[in-house]
Formats: sequence, structure tokens, C-alpha cells
Amino acid sequence: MATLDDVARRAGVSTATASRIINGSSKPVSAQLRDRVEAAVADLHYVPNAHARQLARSERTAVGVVVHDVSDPYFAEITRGLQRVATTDGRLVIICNTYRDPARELDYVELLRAHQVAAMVLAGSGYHDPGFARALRGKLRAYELSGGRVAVIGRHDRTGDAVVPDNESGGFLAGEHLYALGHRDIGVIAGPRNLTTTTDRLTGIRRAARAHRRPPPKVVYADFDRDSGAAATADLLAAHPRVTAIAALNDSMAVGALAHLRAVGRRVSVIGFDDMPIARDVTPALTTIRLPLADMGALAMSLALSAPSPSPRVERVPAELVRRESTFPPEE
Amino acid sequence: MATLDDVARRAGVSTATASRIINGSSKPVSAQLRDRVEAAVADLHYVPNAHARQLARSERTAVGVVVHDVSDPYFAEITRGLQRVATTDGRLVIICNTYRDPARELDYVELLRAHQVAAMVLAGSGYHDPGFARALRGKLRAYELSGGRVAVIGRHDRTGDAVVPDNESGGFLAGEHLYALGHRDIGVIAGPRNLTTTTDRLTGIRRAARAHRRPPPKVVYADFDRDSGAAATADLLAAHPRVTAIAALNDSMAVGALAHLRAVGRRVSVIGFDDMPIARDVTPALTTIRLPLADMGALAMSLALSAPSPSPRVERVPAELVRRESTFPPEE
DNA sequence: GGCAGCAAGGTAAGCGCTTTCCTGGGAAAG
DNA sequence: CTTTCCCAGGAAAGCGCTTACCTTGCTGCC
Repeated sequence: MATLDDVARRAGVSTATASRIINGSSKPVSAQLRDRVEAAVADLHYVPNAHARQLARSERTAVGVVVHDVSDPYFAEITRGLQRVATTDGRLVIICNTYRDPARELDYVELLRAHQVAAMVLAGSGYHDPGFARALRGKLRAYELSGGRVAVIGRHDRTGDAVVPDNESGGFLAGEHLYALGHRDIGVIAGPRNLTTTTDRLTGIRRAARAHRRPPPKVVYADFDRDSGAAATADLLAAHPRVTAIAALNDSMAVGALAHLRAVGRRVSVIGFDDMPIARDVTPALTTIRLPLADMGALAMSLALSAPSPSPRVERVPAELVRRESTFPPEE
Repeated sequence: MATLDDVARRAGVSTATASRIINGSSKPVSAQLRDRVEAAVADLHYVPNAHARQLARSERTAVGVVVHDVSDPYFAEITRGLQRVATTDGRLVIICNTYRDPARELDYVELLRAHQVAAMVLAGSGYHDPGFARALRGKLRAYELSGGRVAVIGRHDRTGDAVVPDNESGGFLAGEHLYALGHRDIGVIAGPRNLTTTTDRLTGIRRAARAHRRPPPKVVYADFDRDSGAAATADLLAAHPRVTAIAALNDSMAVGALAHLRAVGRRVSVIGFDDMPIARDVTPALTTIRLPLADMGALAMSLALSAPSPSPRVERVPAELVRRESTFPPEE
């Protein structure tokens, strides 16, 4: 790999001059030398070593993102928003997939710190685990102490900049919608138990049940992905045959529920959560609770890249009901 | 940010010793010093500076991936496969989204080179543009000369390790399926004209038309995304009302086509391409040409991380017809 | 003519690590 | 009691850049 030294030697100048020309420094340089250096750069296909540069001007340039899995549509949307603002800012984005493994999440935070990222955004890691929460807080704290910026998406047990979707109200909206349609017995396909996303949404639905003086909904837990949603639907209907409506705590599972229902030929209302792109293309089109995922990502990245604020900034993002065709009144 | 120097000073040892302990070097160190250094590391929340480390042991550790857009399901799947093998190998993955901007693609290749990535995988950048192709080849060449490894997914005008899906045969399969069902007049919703993915798939379909002694299909160009697919369907049907089957060159556009047909209440066969996860959940479930996207990604990453081979390795990946419900014989 | 002032370029000191080579002190060997 | 080795540990030389600080040779002014 050609180095600055090679370029300088070839152009017959010092590395200082070569560096100044390459970086467009404000120091004046004669046109002649400039040409020679540029020619050398081209001849050698020289590209400055990013690590050496980073070390020399100790200024942080990349940003890190840690999510469950970029290929999951929920996080894909968030990531899209994140990337938009990061690249507008001319920054390289390093994406880390935790696959919901807390240990891996901690490792990644450390790794990103080691890579001197200017900021990091964490999404989807609200685990109900005090040990993990403490460890994470510690690492983030250390990172911030050294000048790093962090923003989280979703509720985390930590004070700091955050974008938090109103999952509880969203859950309420979902329940409310179903009860208002006349359903009395509703089932919930929940996500993993230890995620706050799950518990918050569930809390909202239970609140709606109380508001309508209905018994609490039947809950069955799944994994936030399509197939587990389908399986959970089967379990739910077997255990509670009188359920006439199902609230799935995300769209992927709702899609799975729809698939199962179609397979067994039952007509049951289904409401999803998130409003992912697929929602409008399944049949029946999925009624769901919309969260502006891409915007949330963008917002989080802006928070992370903006000047640090003395008091934590928490942006609450409202959820909104999107009525489509998968929910309807109970049939007699 | 605490440095190795800080750690060494606090532990009362030299940086050499501290470094050896931290890196688990084979050189023996007394247990006492080891404890002191480890305590210092913990107290200071020390994390080694990845850039300095990379500079010192000039060994490349990260890998780069340049794709159109990770949030596009097609690339999301590929990326998933890529990541799986990269992280198994303990490597950090840097993902770059080009949004199909050739200039950006070139910039990213340079950027990744600057970051000393051990390997890079490019997916979805087969543009029909000689100027671009030459520039890209040049940059990749320079990178490889300096010891970098590259693998591409899809056809690129360059010799080197590659994973190439058999788009042409896939196209043929799609056409064949439609003609065999009895369709005589078929339309094609194509992707961007300058992508080889588009042209290869199209070539296959045209070959099927010739094989069945049918006139060439009517082609209309779109953007590989759902909404452009819906719009293109409208255009196609307006221009050629007698079309009874549509081949969309990817699933996203097929989904758009389905949506448009449902909206206008027309019954027309639709076949997609790729077999993305959504395909089985739309109604009617989408008949499509499957490509093992995640495997392709994994394969490409393995090629890129394996020892360089003297002669380029090209892995051809066959396409396969998946029959579902969106294709049927023409109605009278 | 002498000196300040400036333009153009070079020298060299780091940035935070790793690692080679060296040193001092024992233990083993004679 | 020497001599030889080995072992734990340190000093210092880079890795490839950036940049503060010099040097040199002019121009312009009194």
C-alpha cells in the first residue's frame, strides 16, 4: 500500500507539503508542486490510511449503530432514517447486529468505543434485566465521559438522549379499536417477555380492557417474527377458542397470524403494530398501529450528532391507528 | 479517553508489559503485575484505541460491504448472509449504501480502502456504463494490489471472485411458466435499464418467447420498488390491454402490480423474482423465481475471506421456480 | 543598504499502540 | 564460587499521518 512517504518522495517534496496538498490545507503551495503531488497521488493510486489519519488528528468521524438485526424490516426502517442523517453529515456508519444477545450488545458498545466513533445509537435493546442494564449503563457512561455521544431508541433504563415511541398508548389504541368494534374476548400475540417493547404495548392493551370493563386479554408469547406469530396464533386459538380478535404486538407476527388464519379458514380480526411496508400488501390489508420508524431513526441520529445538552432530551413519538381491512366487528 | 500509558502508569509498569497483558501475549508475566494491570484497566474503563492498534500491527480486521440499500429486502437478505459469515470470523462489518449512485459507489470503495478493510463485497452494482466500469475496475485493482480481497455478487464487468445468480435462466423460467400456462401476450415490468440484473432477466424472458414462437413481450421500465411497479402496471395495461400475464423482474414490483390489479379489479397473472419473505404472504401468494439470497451473501463473504486463488472463482447460483397462486391460465 | 515581514517549504514531534531488542537478576550447571 | 542461561520486564523504534514551529530567500520600506 502506497504511503504518504512514497507520494512525497515521488513528487520530490516533504511529507508535510504532500499532506497539505492532499488535504487542501489553507497554507499556500506553488502550483508546480501541487501538480507534481497530484500526479504522484494518481500514479500510485494513493489513498490516505484512515487509521493513521484518525490517530493524528484525533477527531472522531464514524458513527455506530447497534440494532437487533438490520434485515428485520422494523430495524431496516429505523436504520434507513439513521443513515440518511449520518451520511448527510458525511459520516461513515458502522452497523452492529446483536440478534438480541445482551452479551453481544455489550461487546459491540465496547468495540465502537474502541473505534472512536463520534456517536452511537442503540435501538431495540430494552431488556428487563437489571444486570445487563447496569453493565450497559456503565459502558455508555465511560464512553460519554470520553466525549462520545449516545442516543437510544425505545425505553432504556438510563437517563440520556432518547427517542421513545409511545408503546403504551399504541397498545391502548389497539385494544380500544378492538373493543370499540364490539369484541369481548381478545387475544394478544406478544413478543419476547423481557423486552420493554412487549411489556409496554401489553400494558396499553390491558388498560383498554379495563376501560371497557372487560377481562384481561389472553396473552401468548412469541418472538416478534412471522413464523413464531403463526405458531402462537395456533396455540392461542386452541387454548381460547372464543377469541374473536387478535392483537399482535408487531406486524411480522400479525402477518403470521393472518397466514395461520387463512390456512385454517377462520375469520378473526387481527391488528398489528408498527405499520411496516408489508402491512398494506397482505390480504386482508393489515389494520395496525403506526410508528414513524424512519423518522425515529433520523431523530435519534440527529440527537446523537447535535451538541450535547446539559439535560437529557427525550423525544416522545406518538403512535397512530391505521384502519385497514383486517379488523371488523365480531361475527355472530 | 484513557490510554495505554495511563494504564501502565497507574499499574506502575511499562506500556510494553501492559500491552502484553491486555493482549494476552504469549510472553510470561508475573501474576502480580497481571492483577495490577487488570485492575487499572477496570478502574479506568480502558479500551484500546482501535486505530492505533490497527496502525501498529498493520493487520486488516474489518470488512466492507457495499450495496444499494440495506433496508431493501433483497439486499437485507444478502447482507444477512454476509454478516453471518463475517461475524463468525470475528470481523467488524462496515455497510455502505450507494442508493444506486455510481459516484457514491466509487467513493465508498475508496473509503473502504482507506479504512484498510481486509475484504470487500459489492452487490447490486452491475451498471451498463463503460466509464463507471473502468473506474471501478481501476479502484478495485489498486485495492487488490495492496493485498485487499474483493468479491462481487451479480455480473460485473471484471474478472475476479464472484457469485452470480443465473438471472438469464431465471427469466427464461418465468417466461416458460407463463407461456406454458397458455398465455400469449405477456408484459414485463422491468427494473432500471442500466442494470445487468434487468437486462439479463429480460433476455431470459425473451428467449422463452422465441422458444414458444410468441412475439416479444411488452416491456415497461420501473425502479425495482413497489410503487414504481404499481405505476408501471397501470401504464402497461393502458398501453396493452390484451396482456393476460405480467412478469415483474423482482418481488417488490410484483407486489405493486398485485396491488394495482386489486385496486382496479382485474385478474391478471403475476410472477415475481427473488422470492423475498413477503412473497408468500401477499394475496394471491406470489409465484416467483427463487434466488437463495442469504446463501449468496454468505458465499460471497466466504470467497472474499478465503485465501486468494490464482484464477478467479465464479460461483453460479441457479434460479428456481416457486409456484404459488398468482399465476393461472388466461381466462377467456 | 539594512531590516522587517512574508511566502513557501521543510523538520520533527507527536497520536496510541505493538514488538523487537536489550538488560538485570536469578537459577541451574560446572 | 563462577559461568551460562533463561526469564521477567523495560526502552525505544516504528506504523502513517498531521501540524506546530523553523528555515530560507524574497520583496518592500525607511
